[in-house]
Amino acid sequence: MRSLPAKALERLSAELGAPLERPASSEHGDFATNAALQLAPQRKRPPREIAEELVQKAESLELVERAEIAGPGFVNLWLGSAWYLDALREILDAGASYGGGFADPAERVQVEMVSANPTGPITVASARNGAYGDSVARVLAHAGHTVEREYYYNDAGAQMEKFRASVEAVARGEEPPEDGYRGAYVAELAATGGDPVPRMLEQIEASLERFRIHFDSWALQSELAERLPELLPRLDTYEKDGAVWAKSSEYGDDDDRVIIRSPEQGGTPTYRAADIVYLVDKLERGFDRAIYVLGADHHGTRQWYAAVARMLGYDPERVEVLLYQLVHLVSGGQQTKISKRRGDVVFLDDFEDEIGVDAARWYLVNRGPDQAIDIDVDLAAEKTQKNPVYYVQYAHARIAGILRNAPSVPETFEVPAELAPEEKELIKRLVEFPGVVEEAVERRGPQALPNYAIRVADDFHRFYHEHRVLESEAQDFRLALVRATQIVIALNLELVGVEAPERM
RNA sequence: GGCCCCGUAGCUCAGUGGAUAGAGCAACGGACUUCGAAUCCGUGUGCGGAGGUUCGAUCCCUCCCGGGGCCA
Repeated sequence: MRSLPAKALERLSAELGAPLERPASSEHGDFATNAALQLAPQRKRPPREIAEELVQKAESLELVERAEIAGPGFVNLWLGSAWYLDALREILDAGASYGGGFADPAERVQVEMVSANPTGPITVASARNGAYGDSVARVLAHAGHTVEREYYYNDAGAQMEKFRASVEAVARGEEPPEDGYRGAYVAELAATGGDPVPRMLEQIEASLERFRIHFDSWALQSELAERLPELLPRLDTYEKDGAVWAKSSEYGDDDDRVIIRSPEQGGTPTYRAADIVYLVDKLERGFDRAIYVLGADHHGTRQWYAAVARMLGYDPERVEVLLYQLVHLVSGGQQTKISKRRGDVVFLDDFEDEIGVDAARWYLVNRGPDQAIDIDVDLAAEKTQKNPVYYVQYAHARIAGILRNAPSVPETFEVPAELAPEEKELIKRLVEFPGVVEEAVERRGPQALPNYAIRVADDFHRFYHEHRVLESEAQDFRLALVRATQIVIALNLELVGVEAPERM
């Protein structure tokens, strides 16, 4: 059962002594509980008997209008106006902090994301990483955690050498190496001369800022790798064939891993060596929790990081690896393999030019991380008109319009004795928000937020269509309701990284 | 061969133990002298298959079929 921890509901639930959920159909009450069904086996009593007791308890409560048993032992509740008033006041009082601040204990959390090597502009594939990771970060922050975002990259490895060589070759008027990088951006970098890497990084940062992802810090693999020698004694290692191996299989990984290559291979540390140093660095910097956001092709590294944490005596719970499935590009019904080296990728900037930042971010977090995404390049622009993000934004803009025309949102207001169905539905919807946020935090999956936002907009539009706000008898109450709706929509959009416009 | 993810409406997807499984898109038909029609209302014989656990399974477990991915 989905928890619904809005305080107005929590109080009611506590008074009743049973968890409440919102039934699928309003015929089953404003809220319902299946507690009797769940308690029946352990109490060895018929569920309807327990349900009968709950009904009597419920009917003795002030906020409950009536209660009844249904089906095998559900208890359905109908609430009076006073409860709706409480709920509305709670949202207005909380304002921008509504549905948040529940983290206990509040932690210092690092979310490391994107982390693409600067061999080219940010692609749509990395954009999913960013959209997902940043939304998780936003949700964690709303919950009350202190969150920092970090970008990790390698400026020294073989790929980087190939990238530099490609730019240099083009600068000399030659073809890039066989397996080098090509594409318009390589030519542009070649034209200006100098080390292309810092300029590539600047461009990446600009793309991501435009995508509304701000990085607090940037970590360099080459700098971290230098600190390996001081850490080596703490590791459980052995030598084989001249290479140094981490005995990671003893700590939960599938295999042991080479961390320093054999002399014949150059005797250099592998990227896994840098992984180790980086992990220690994160935890020693004071983060209670280090979250890695990685594409599903890295699923093997989940066990690796946990093994490293154990080997070094850290609680592996402090290290989380969030995986998301990859983005496929479809063009003319054909799936294309993307390759940055071939230069046939879709860059984030181009994607944004086509469909806009709002639609792009919405689209990329809308689907759960476990779902592979197909992006039809040809239809990307057309998707703009069809994207529900505009439906939700329109509701927000419409509310802003009403509030512009209103004298002011009243400090105090009375609730009508009899609420209209649309008013009740809307308030009940708004009360769900804290539960949606909490679930997003627990699952490390913000995909429910866009879907919930559509429901809110839906309920609002229906309410709007049926009832006047201004110059109605219940104007004060309805202004409060509309303002509360705006708070929830704005918060919801912000957690996804989408703007809440005053006008459209 | 081992591991990870996914099979839900024509299409893209929500739904991680509850009652009659939902939305967007697409299609058709209605609603603007009124706070924004980028809106609202109506129209839908779908959970890949077989077992199991449970009062109750799209959801949990096992096996099979199909798609994607990683490692070897």
